[in-house]
Amino acid sequence: MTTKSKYNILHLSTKVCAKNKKNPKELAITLKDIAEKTNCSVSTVSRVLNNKSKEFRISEETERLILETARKLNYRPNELARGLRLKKSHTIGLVVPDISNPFFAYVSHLIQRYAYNLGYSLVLCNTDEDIDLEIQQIELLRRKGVDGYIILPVGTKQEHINELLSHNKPLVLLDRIFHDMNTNAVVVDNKKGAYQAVKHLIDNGHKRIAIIQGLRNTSTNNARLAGYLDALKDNSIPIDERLMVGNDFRKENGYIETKLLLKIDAPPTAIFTTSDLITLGTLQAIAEEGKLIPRDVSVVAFDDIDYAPYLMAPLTSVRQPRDLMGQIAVKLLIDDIESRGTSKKEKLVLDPKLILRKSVMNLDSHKEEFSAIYSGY
Amino acid sequence: MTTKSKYNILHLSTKVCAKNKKNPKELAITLKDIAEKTNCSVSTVSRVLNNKSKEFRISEETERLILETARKLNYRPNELARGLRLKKSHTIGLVVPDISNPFFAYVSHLIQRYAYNLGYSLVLCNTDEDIDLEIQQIELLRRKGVDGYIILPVGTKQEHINELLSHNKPLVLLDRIFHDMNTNAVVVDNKKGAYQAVKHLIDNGHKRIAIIQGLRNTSTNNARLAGYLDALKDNSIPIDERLMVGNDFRKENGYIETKLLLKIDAPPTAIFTTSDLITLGTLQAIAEEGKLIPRDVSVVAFDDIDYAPYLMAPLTSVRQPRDLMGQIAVKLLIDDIESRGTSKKEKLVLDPKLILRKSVMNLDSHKEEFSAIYSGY
DNA sequence: GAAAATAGCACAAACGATTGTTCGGATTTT
DNA sequence: AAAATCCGAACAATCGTTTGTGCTATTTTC
Repeated sequence: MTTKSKYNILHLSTKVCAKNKKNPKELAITLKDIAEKTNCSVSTVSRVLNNKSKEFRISEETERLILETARKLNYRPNELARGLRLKKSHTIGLVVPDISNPFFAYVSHLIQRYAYNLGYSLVLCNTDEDIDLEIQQIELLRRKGVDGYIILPVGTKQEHINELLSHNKPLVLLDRIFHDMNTNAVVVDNKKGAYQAVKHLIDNGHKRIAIIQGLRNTSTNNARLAGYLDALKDNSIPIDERLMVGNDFRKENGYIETKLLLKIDAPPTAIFTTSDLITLGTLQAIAEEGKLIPRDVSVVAFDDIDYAPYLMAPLTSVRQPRDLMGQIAVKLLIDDIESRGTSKKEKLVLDPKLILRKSVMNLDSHKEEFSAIYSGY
Repeated sequence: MTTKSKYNILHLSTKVCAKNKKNPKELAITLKDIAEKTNCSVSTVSRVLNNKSKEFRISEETERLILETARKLNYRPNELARGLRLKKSHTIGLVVPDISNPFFAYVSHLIQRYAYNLGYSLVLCNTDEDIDLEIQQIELLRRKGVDGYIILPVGTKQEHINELLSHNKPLVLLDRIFHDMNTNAVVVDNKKGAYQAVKHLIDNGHKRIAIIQGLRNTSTNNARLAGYLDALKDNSIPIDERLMVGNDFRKENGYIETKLLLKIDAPPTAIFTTSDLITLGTLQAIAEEGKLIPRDVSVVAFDDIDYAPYLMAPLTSVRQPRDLMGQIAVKLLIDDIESRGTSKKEKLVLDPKLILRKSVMNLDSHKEEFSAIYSGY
């Protein structure tokens, strides 16, 4: 046994050497190597390593020998070859606007974890809210043969996504949605969330309420705007176009628009910011103007990020069920992948929740709202 | 011309139909399809599509026909097949502890963007600071045939990374490092950063300074701890073991350790938190105890995240050159990949910078430090 | 004791690309 | 008119797997 083992090791290193001679860089162990070493055919080796010994009546002796050799050579299947053959890459493409946005980062983390647990890797693409980049990256993912897509679309075009659908590619839309598209989707009820936020401001006596919008004509923005408008309408508050500003989900947008809002004739007493990054800009602008939240201006935000409770003013904001969203997205997608189209398309709309903190002042009582601080934590 | 075009279109759709008959799910266009359609051989088609018409003297006529047909059929190269043949996947593996950590998220975003611009996609892996997960995921990346790795290692084991190196895999270590490993690496000078932070506290009259550490025995933590100790030593401040707490980079760690710190006999007047997430927990704990920053306790943080200026107390913190780090990491890696080992291994240590805000109180003058607020913005 | 069954495995064709070599014929050269 | 040249492309091997089929002993069956 000892001598045999020794012999094997010697033989092994000779072999590796030979490989390295041909190409000093690397050269991985393949089925063929194992086959040659065990005097079996490649097919037998493959079947053994795929646990099909019984099915193809491979003798236990052969099986042991092959398994042993594979282990000793440190065999590592080539997933590219496997993917080519099986038309399956065990990879899903994740397309997000911007992974450095904490909301997306959080959801991405969840997605990666769930996907990994189910045997899938993630190829990450940022679109930077650029629709052309989105189109390009999806094209690339397609060439790479990903098994499915989780897309948080920019939202300004949708033909490329329809293209995927028409080719029966498993796909889940997340966070943002196209209403007329028959696909899996997971979103929060943005309209409801916005309504709650604005209603809360109204209940606290605010009448001049500004909204800083994100990218126009995206489903998210449309819905949040609709919630804002509905809340005003239901409470007979006139709509003032000058208070409906913004067109980008980023920080700079929040900063600039807030600066401008604070300078108009009758400035708003409250601002509804439609994303966490916008909120950051808003906070910066308010601080720069020497004003305090909520004393001088109240703020309700969308996206309840981890930092919300610890900001200058603990933020009252609309929380999305982030954990659920990621988990459901992966589940829908993988069901879709593994059932190859037989699964029904599901459109899930989750409920948002308004988290009360200390960024809203009650104008009627001239006191800050009372709220359980850190209620979410 | 018109009729010919029409004919082509009809012919085309028939073809697609035929494909769909065989397998209703999908079936992509391949070189073979183009070859059949143009009555050329697969090799000719391949060469034309790879811009090698001149080199292999393919007639302009044939070239045009093939290009046209490829466009019309919407040909999309199969990167799996190409990767198998060329032994190159144009993919790099990014291994981070936790993408939902804003620092990592930011760096990841940069990495993805640079990599994409250079023609590489990113496979994202979270290790959740679990060394076994890290080992598993790197193993998986290897099977997937990624061309290189950018790794922010957990840091508690390194054999698996040595394994990669010994097989000549292109690799860049980021943020965390193994000192005795001959590899590309990009890190910030953690010791220097920590020293600056603690020195700043000392300069403001603090003597009881706590450090909340991250994961022990990681290069990052060791260096930050060393900086802390050096600063104390250089200023003849005795070391108190009870003030050196913590063992995890996460929020919960910051929360718990701060709670405990505030309850000991002679509580610290200042806390140096070694990561942004730890800081969050610290803020929460301080708020819960009804204390104010910097009045009751001063805080200096590591990792200058986007939110730092807008927190309850605008944070004085050590900023890492995030943009540089991402950019350099990608450049080093891709140089390594494309030169296949001939490029020298570089170990880059970047300078941190202490950003002064308002979370430190000057104990001597009993006034808050003066600092340009939002100086970093 | 011959036919049939079974055990144990090998052969070879895919998957979709790339690439070194070959090959047929038109043109030019000798 | 034969040989050489060159043009334009086809052939076939290859990358590492998976998998349908085929083949040869040995064993079972009647």
